[in-house]
Amino acid sequence: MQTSDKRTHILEAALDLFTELGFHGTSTAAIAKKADVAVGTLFHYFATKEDLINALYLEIKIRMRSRLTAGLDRAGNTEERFGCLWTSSVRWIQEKPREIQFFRLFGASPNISQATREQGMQHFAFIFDVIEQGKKQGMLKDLPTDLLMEFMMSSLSSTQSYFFEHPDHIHDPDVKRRIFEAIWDMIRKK
Amino acid sequence: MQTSDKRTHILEAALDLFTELGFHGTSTAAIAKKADVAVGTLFHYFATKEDLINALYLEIKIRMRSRLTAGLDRAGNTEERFGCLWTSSVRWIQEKPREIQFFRLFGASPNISQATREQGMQHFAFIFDVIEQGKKQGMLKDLPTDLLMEFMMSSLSSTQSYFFEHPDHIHDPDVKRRIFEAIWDMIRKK
Amino acid sequence: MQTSDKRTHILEAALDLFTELGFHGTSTAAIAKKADVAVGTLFHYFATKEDLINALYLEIKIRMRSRLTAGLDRAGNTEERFGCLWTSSVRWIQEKPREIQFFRLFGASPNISQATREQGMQHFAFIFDVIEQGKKQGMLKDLPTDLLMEFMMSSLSSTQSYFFEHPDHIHDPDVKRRIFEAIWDMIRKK
Amino acid sequence: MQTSDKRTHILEAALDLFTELGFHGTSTAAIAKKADVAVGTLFHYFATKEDLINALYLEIKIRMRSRLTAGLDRAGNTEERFGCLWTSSVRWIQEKPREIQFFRLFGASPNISQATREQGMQHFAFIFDVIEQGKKQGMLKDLPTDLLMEFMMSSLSSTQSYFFEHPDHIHDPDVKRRIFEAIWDMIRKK
DNA sequence: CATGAATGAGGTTTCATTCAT
DNA sequence: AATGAATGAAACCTCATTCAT
Repeated sequence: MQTSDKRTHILEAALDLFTELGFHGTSTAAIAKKADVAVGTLFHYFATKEDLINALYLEIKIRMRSRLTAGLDRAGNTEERFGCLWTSSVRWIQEKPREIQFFRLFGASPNISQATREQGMQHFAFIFDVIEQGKKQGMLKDLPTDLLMEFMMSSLSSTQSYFFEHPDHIHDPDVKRRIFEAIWDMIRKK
Repeated sequence: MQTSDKRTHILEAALDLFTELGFHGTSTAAIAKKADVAVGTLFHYFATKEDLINALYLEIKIRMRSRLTAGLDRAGNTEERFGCLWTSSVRWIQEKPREIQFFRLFGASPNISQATREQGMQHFAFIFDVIEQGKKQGMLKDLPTDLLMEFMMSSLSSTQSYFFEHPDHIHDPDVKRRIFEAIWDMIRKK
Repeated sequence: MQTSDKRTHILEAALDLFTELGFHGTSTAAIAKKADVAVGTLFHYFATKEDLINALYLEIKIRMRSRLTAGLDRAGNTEERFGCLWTSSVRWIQEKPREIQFFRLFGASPNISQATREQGMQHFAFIFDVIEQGKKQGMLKDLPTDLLMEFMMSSLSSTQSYFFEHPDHIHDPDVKRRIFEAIWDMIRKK
Repeated sequence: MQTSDKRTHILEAALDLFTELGFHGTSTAAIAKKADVAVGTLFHYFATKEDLINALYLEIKIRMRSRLTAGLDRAGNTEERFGCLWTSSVRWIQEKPREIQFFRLFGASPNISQATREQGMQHFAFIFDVIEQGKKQGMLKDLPTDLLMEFMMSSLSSTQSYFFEHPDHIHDPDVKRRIFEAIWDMIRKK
């Protein structure tokens, strides 16, 4: 096992256990064991258990960002760009359900510091640009940008929750289209 | 202090502390102290800390239900009924922010048992009725009922987040109307 | 249930639970529940849990005494009298195994006070008399009386253990005779 | 203090306290303190308080076995061999009274598991051989082997109890000889 | 006499973190 | 960089006992 592997193994084990058992339900010893690493090693890479979960939070935010931005600049108008974001996030649900569950559990948790939360937010600044542009082009409702942002993010997480509960619907293109249209109806200008 | 008071005091103290510090961040000793009750008394009413949070979850679900259903039958068509629900829940946000925060924190938590979750769901069967009826009357989109439910619930929490950041807007009827319209656009049949 | 019944019910429940789970393994609440009595009632009859087990100890010593002394005065010489004691105690093993187990568990336990132990001893003074008399008549070995007592008591518990493992032998008069002879050989003067 | 020392210190402290105060009368904190070790260390070596007492039980059984077998093969006939066992066990009383007391207290205790008890029994299989040989040589009564085993073991423990209560007699060779003769009379063929 | 809700000290066990190797 | 034995504070929960009814 290479050196930098260990850090990754620890993060991966932590993701598994935190989503399954919660933050305090998971001991650092359990994480170390699952990562096949000594406890001391865990504390070599992360000074604190809190540090570990905060690092994990950012790590997943970054992974999410690179998924969402992939192919985004090839999309033309705002509807297509928002559709691209939405499609990417649905694909994320299929491929990395644990990462979704992680945000469902720790999105509002006091274990994630305010600083981390703000840092995570910065990785999503690009969505503000999409919205501002949409409003300028007259495609989005004339609502405050941060409210539209809220709407977009929360509709993504509704979609995620729904597919999380109904994994069988995830490959039905008709359902997917109708879900997207509903969300789009919420923010588009009529 | 009357006998049944103690149970209520414990639940209230638990609500405060769980929302502030999380489940494991709150000790049973701290709850008992805040409730002005001996630790043993806490365990007299709730066999387990997990039992306590599950009882609390149900308690708040029930409170929420009675708020949401108040005046609901006086509303006419589906738009009015959903408007009534939305207005009630905005009022809930203002009056009982801790209860909202509780669900944000523990809605997906492994500390709430599946059995409790299902029991809690039953108290909201009436919303399913509202949705089903709306779909029959052709006022709501032809989407799965629980997806519409997700949309409604998550749009509520977006609303909360927004009003939390902009408390000055909470009494502006124009903003409120436009927000409601956007949400309504998401679920109404065009 | 009559008043004095409750005391008896409590003692009986305590006997069951103490022998099964040990002194500290048994809670006063559990005893009260098994006795079908309120906790307060238990403490009405026995000021303390220690008081309860001490009372139980004496109670069983007394029951044991009346079993052992039954028919004892009709026996002639020391061998017959010791035989009578041995037969009675084999019958005791069959009929009240929990009482035997109680002494196996608490005979040396620090939960029984020295005072109680001495009081219990007094109920068995008659065995000392049997032994003293046997020594005077030259039928028993010239060993310290309390050693002979030890031998007699421990040979009883060996007998018990053996019959517990081989319940089919318990009604075989030949086996019983040979066991008694061996024990008698130990203490008789040659 | 060396690493393996700590385990031993804990066992030794546990032996002292359990025999003095009983199982539940002794807290793990007290054991750790007496062993000059942190509580966590105790639980590092023994997962459970029950594990600890079971380990202690086996440890003492093993120590007892090596005492009893010492010099056993140099003894000639069965009387000498049994005498050797008896003498060793009397010496054990003088040297390790706490270990004797431990078995007096916990020999029948529900805190010792059946599995542990059986494992402990295996260390005493060699006594069966002594008995079988004695029966073949016509020196022992024609009683079931396991009954003779019971008799031998319980007479050893009677002896121990007696000397435990009368430590002053332990150096009187005359008393010792007469006690041994009595026990030998019980099992020898006449 | 009888009840059982209420108490809070104290018990066992867990676990994040350290540090000598 | 990596290890894992050692730590001890603190957590959850139990339970003997009291007392107002």
